[in-house]
Amino acid sequence: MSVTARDVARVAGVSISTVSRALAKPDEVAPATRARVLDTARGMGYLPNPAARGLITGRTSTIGLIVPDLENPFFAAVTKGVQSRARAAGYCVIVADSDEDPSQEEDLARTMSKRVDGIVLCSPRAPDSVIAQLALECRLVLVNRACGDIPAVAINNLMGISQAMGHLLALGHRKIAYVGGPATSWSNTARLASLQVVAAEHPNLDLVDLGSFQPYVSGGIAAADLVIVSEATAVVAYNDLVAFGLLDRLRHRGFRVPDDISVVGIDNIPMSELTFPSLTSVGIPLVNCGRAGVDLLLGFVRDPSTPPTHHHDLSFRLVVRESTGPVRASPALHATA
Amino acid sequence: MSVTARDVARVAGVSISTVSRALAKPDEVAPATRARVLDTARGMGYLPNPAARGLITGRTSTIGLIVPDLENPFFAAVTKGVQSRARAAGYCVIVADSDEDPSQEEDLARTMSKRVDGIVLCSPRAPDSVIAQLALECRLVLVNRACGDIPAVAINNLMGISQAMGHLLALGHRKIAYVGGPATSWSNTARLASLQVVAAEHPNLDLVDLGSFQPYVSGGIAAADLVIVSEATAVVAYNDLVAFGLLDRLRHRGFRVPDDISVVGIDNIPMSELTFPSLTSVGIPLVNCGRAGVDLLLGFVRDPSTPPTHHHDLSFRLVVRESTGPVRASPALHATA
DNA sequence: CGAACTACTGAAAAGGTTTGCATACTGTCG
DNA sequence: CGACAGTATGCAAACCTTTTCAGTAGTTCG
Repeated sequence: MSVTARDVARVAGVSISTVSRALAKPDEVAPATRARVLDTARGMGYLPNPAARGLITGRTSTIGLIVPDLENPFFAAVTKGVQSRARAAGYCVIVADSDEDPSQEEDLARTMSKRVDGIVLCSPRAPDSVIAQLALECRLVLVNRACGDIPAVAINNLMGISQAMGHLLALGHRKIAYVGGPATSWSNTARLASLQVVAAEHPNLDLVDLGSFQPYVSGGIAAADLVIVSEATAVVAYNDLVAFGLLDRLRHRGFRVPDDISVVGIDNIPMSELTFPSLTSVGIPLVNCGRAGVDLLLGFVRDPSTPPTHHHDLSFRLVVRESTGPVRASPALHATA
Repeated sequence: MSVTARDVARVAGVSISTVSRALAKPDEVAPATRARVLDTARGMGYLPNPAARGLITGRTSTIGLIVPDLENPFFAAVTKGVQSRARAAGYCVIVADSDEDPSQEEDLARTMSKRVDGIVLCSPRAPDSVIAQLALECRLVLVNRACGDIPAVAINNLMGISQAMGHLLALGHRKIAYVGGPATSWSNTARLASLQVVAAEHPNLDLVDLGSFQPYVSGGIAAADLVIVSEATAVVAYNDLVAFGLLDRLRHRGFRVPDDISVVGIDNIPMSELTFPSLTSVGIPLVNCGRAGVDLLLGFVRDPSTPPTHHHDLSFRLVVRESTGPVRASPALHATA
C-alpha cells in the first residue's frame, strides 16, 4: 500500500535506522549515504507515518484551535493567523467550532487533547474553573481571555476603548450607551469595565449600560430601540456585527447616523468599511493575535520549562469613518414613535 | 505521564485485550467485566492513544479540509458545515488555508494526507491535472468544483444564474455586465458559461463580459468604472464581496443603485442584508455543501467499494433586495466624468 | 458421566518509526 | 606496527493499541 522506511532502506541498501537518521539528523550520517537515501526516498515518494512517529516521540506536530463561531469574521481572522503561523512552523491545525456553547468547549478540548501537542483556546465562554481544569489536562494557551496563570494573548481593551471614548468626547457626546455582548464573554466584561474606567475619569459623562445581547447583527437590531429610548447621543457596540445591526435598525426607525446618533463598533472587520454609513471602529490586530497564540504555544511545546508568559498585544487603532459625528446642539429628534 | 490501557487493565484486574474489547466491542465481553472495565477507565480518565490506534487500524478519525481563504465568508460557511458534520460523526477536522495559491493546495494536501482518512478540497484553484494526481494519492472529495470522476458536491450555477437573469429581464434590463472572478476559478468559468447559456436563449439580451477581478471587495472597486463605461443597466458580480465593492465605488462615483444601475451578487452572505442599498443575491446553501462533502467522504471512507458519487445540491434561491430595480426609460446618466 | 459446544478471556504479534547501544571500520598517533 | 579515538551504521527495544488465535471453564446434551 504505502511506502515505508523499510522499503526505502531496502532499495537504498541501508538499514531502517539510517533512513530515519538521514531524514531527521543530517549530521549523524555520512554525506554520501545521506544523499543516496534522500534521493531514494524522494523517488519513491516516501513520507514518514505520523502515527508511528507520534507513538514514539509523543509529539504530533499538530495543534488544536477552538473558537466559538467560525463564521464570525473576528474568529475567522484569528483562525487565519493561527493556521498560517502553524503551517510555517510545520504544524497542522485541528479546528473546532463550539457554536458559542460553553459545554462544547470542554468536550472538544478533551476530544482533541490526545491528537495535538497543545490547544489554542480563543475567547472561551466557559467559566474559569473549567478552563483551569482543562489546563491541567493539556497544554493550553488562551487568546482574548485571561484565567489565572495560564499563558494568554490578552487584548488590552482599555486602550482601544479609551481611544474611542476620547473621540466621542471630543465630538461633544456626554451621554453614551453601551450595547453589550454575551454576559459570559470575557471581552464583554473587559470592555464594560474599560468603559467604566473612562467614565470615572470624566464626571460629566453619563454611561448607559443597555445590557447583554447576542454578538450578532440580530443583537444590534434587538438593541437599537433601547438606544433610542435611552436618549444617548452616541453608542458603543460590543462588536462590529452588533453595530451593523444598530445601523440597520436605526435607519429603518428613521434615525440618521451620525446626525442623530453616533455609532462605534469594535473589531474593525473588513466589512465595516462598506456599510452605509461606513463604521467607525476600534481595530484589533486579530491575525496577529492568532499568530501570537501559536508562538506562545510552540515556545511552550518545544521547551516545557519556559515560564508561562502573558502576551499583551497592544497595537490598537481607532479607525474613524462616517458613523460618528459631532453631537447636535438640540437633543436627538424622536423621528418616529 | 498519561494513563494507558495497561494501567486500566492492571487496576481492573483484566488483560489489555479485555480493556480494548470492553471499549470497542461491547458484546464480546461479559457484561460484568465490561461494566468494571468501563468504570475503571472512566475513573482513571483513560482515553485511547489515537496514534497507537491509527498505527494498527490505518484510520485516523480525522479528515482534512482545504479552502482558499478562511476569512472569505463563503469558505467560512463551508468550513462550519464540514466541521459540524465531521464532529457529529466522531471525526476531527484539520483545516488548511491555501491563501488562494494553487501550488499551496498541492503541498497542503500532501502534508496532511497521512494524518487524515480523506480530504475535502473546496473550490481548488489548481488545474485538473494536479487534482487528478492528488486523487490518486489520497481519498479526495471536491466541493464547488468538478474534475473527472472524482466525487464532488457541485453547485449548479445555471439554476441560480437563470433565476437572477430572469429577474433582471423582468425588470427590463437588456444590457447586462458580468464582473468575473479569478480566471482559474472553476465557479467563475461555470458562472460565465451559465450566463452565456441564458444569453443564447434571449437574442435581444446583450451580455458584456468585463473580465477577471480579485474575488474581494477590492475587485469590485476596480471593476466599477468599467461597468459605468460599458453602459450596462445591470451588473452581475462574481460574488457578494465583489458586489459590495461595486456598490461602494458606484456610490462614490455618484451613481445610484438601483436607479442608475442594478447590482446582483452571488452567495448571499449574511452581510448582503446590511449594505446600503441591501444586495440582491443568489443564495447558495453553503453550510449544506460542507455537510454534503463530509457525507460523501465518509461514505467513501467507511465503504471503499462505494462507487464515486456526484452530489448536486440544488436548493438555490434568489433573494431580491434593494439593489435591483426596473431599468430607467432613458439610458443611465453619466453623473460624473 | 463424558464429550462437544459456547462464551470469555489472555497471550502474542503486528503496525512503522525513533533511539540507545553495540559493532565495525577508518584513520591517527605513539 | 599496534592500539586507540572517532565515525558511520546496524540491531533491537520501545511506544500503545487492535486483533487473531488459542485456551479455559462452564454448560448442555447424549
